[in-house]
Amino acid sequence: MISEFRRSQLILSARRVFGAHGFAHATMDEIAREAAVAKGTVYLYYRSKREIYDAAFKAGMAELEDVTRDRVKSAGSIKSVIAVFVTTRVQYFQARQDFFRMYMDEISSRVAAGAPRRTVFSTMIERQTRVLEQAIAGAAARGEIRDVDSEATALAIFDMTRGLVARHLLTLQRGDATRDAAFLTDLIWTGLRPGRRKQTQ
Amino acid sequence: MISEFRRSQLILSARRVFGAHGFAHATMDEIAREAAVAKGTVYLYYRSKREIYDAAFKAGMAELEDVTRDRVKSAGSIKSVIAVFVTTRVQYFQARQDFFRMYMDEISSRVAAGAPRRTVFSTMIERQTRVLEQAIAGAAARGEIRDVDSEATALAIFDMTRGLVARHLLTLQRGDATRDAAFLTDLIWTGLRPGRRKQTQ
Amino acid sequence: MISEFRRSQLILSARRVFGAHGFAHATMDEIAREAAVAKGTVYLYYRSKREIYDAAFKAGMAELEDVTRDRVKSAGSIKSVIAVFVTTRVQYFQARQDFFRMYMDEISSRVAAGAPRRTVFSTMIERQTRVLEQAIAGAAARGEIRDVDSEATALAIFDMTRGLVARHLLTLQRGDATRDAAFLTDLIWTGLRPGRRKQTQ
Amino acid sequence: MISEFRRSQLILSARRVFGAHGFAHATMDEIAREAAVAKGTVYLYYRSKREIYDAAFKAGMAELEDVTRDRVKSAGSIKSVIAVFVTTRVQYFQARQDFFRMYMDEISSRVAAGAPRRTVFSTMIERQTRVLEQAIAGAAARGEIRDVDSEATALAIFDMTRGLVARHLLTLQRGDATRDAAFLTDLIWTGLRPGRRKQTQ
DNA sequence: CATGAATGAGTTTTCATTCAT
DNA sequence: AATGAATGAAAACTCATTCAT
Repeated sequence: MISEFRRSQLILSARRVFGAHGFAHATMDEIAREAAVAKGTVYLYYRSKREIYDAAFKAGMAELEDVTRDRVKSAGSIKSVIAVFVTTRVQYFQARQDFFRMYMDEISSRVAAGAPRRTVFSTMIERQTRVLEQAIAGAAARGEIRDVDSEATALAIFDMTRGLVARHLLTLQRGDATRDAAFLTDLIWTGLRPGRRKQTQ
Repeated sequence: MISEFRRSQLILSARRVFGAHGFAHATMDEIAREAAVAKGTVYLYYRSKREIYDAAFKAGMAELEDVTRDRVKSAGSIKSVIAVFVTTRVQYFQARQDFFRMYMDEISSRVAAGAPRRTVFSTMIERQTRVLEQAIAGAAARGEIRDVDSEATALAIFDMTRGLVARHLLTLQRGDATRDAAFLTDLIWTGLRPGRRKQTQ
Repeated sequence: MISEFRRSQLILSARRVFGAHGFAHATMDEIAREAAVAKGTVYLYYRSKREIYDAAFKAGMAELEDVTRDRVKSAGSIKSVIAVFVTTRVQYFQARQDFFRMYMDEISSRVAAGAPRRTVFSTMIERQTRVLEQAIAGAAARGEIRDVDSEATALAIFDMTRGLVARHLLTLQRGDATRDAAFLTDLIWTGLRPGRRKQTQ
Repeated sequence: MISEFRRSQLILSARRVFGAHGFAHATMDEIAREAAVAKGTVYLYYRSKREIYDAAFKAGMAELEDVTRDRVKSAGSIKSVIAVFVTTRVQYFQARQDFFRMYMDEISSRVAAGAPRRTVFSTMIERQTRVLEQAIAGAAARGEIRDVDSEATALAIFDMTRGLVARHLLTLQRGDATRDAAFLTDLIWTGLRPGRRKQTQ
């Protein structure tokens, strides 16, 4: 349908503009220009700046979730799951840098808002770690890795991955994202694999 | 004489307001109101919104750096260094939540800007990891831990710590920050301690 | 389409407001009110206060130049040229008093600025005297008048004309502007016509 | 008296600052700084920005009037009176450029105000021409010059002189102010001296 | 008398949103 | 559906003026 085309065209423009300037400094004018429509037209599809922002963010999150789930599903061992998880996200964000900027901005504004608003977004973010968390929990149950807090572990991996991408964008390092992802995987894996004994101080 | 008291009073108000709304959405009006002075007064002490923001951010970063360095210095083993590093930062950020919000916002806006502007801030952030990085490099040299990329490892710890704090602020989880910090330390330590053999795929 | 009508309507309002208060004391609010549009609308057509001021000033200068050139062109003798020059300007300024006020303000602010900034405006002002100067130089060459510094003479006529208009505006004298213009012409003409002998001290 | 010293010290600073920036852009802060006193002190001597401006302007006008009257008084022939009038003013303004800028600004703002407010200033300005006007009227009565409108003539000389100074300030021409003054005197004198016959069209 | 920190009204400029065509 | 001109609420910043010390 024609209007469906318009919607996604607008979403793409919005991603570009929000990614480049952040929510506050993005203008509806630029989004419209980017999409080659008149400003009023944007309002035919989205009721407000917030709404098109949310739509763009949601679209990116959904895609990221799909990609992650698909790829993780086809992974075998837990070590491979972790590797795939990290690599997939790093690659996705590298390819969709605009979206990654929105993603970072979103997190920071949520932290700023301070409200634990259990919104659609919180839920989406949680679903992203769920996949990983469950894989870890399963592996721990099967004794493939030592017995760790699966949620905390999943979130740690999550955080390291995000930090990795952010740094690559900041320093404009090119190319070795994969190598860094491998490093992360190794570090985590070593931290998780079943030890000879429980380690103490 | 332009009082030092006023300056730090304003810095505190600014931290609160910038923390609550981020740079873009914070208003000078609110900073003034928060400090219980007239708007013009703020401009007597700081020439622009940017300037008071920078001052507030810089003050927080400097304090955090000092606290971290002091505490890390008094730590003994590398395991203890990591534990102290993580715990110190988690505690500091928990106590200065407004500053943490500024900190997150700063990172995300840098990512958004996309420019690897080597500013005072970049330098400050780098100095923060430097302490940890050097400790790791030293430990690796002494064989206390396995031979890892010290920078990448330090940054990973950095990222996990930040993520931890962010999550606690978002979900308003109270109290177990210390427990989570311990978990992180353990995870990392297990990932780093010298293994029986080099692990391969 | 950004209408040409709006543009000139705004120029007229701007002329009125800048004329009444000078650049510094004029407000965009008043220009908008005068044009019966919202303040934001002004910014759709002109990017800044300076820009609409320049546009208004330039428009007046261009018109004045055109009128002067046309009328002077159709004058015959040098005496007639001077008469036409003075009269035309006096009449134009009387009809466009708002513009005259801008004109005065512009000169005084240039004097205040002290910088001999060779701007579009300086050039326009110079073009205004050029016409007269060349007529005088030609007449002198042909022996119609005595041999004087044509530039200094043209500027003197220029200054007297401006002073005349200013005084009429200040004292609100009505009607005798033409008589005064005639007096000026006579004074100048007597000062210029070829004498019996070169006059010395 | 100490406070009299302060007053004139402030007047001088005011002249400098108003001359450099015009009324609107001058700040009380700068005037105070220039006079090396605190801002509040200025208000002990002058109740408002307007008041110190007026005082500074008035002081300059009074001095100019005195100088002009003294010099003109000692001149003999009407030709010499004109020469002295022009030269004196040109020299005074060249030496007191700050004041000249105030003077220009004042005229233009008066023209802008449009009101024929018969203020102290109008009176002062009139007194300045009065000297010249009376000399011309007397000379005409004695047959030294032809029978002209003495007021209009005085004002014309007035205007040319002002224009001359303004141009020198604008173009930063140095040195030939005197030569130009001589030219003006000559032009006027030729225009005024008794002719062989009444000139007609 | 002198100070200079504090005030807050006033100004320019931006931009999300509306609505007549 | 689409347009884009118009709107006006905000927000940063300035500076004359006041007043407690």
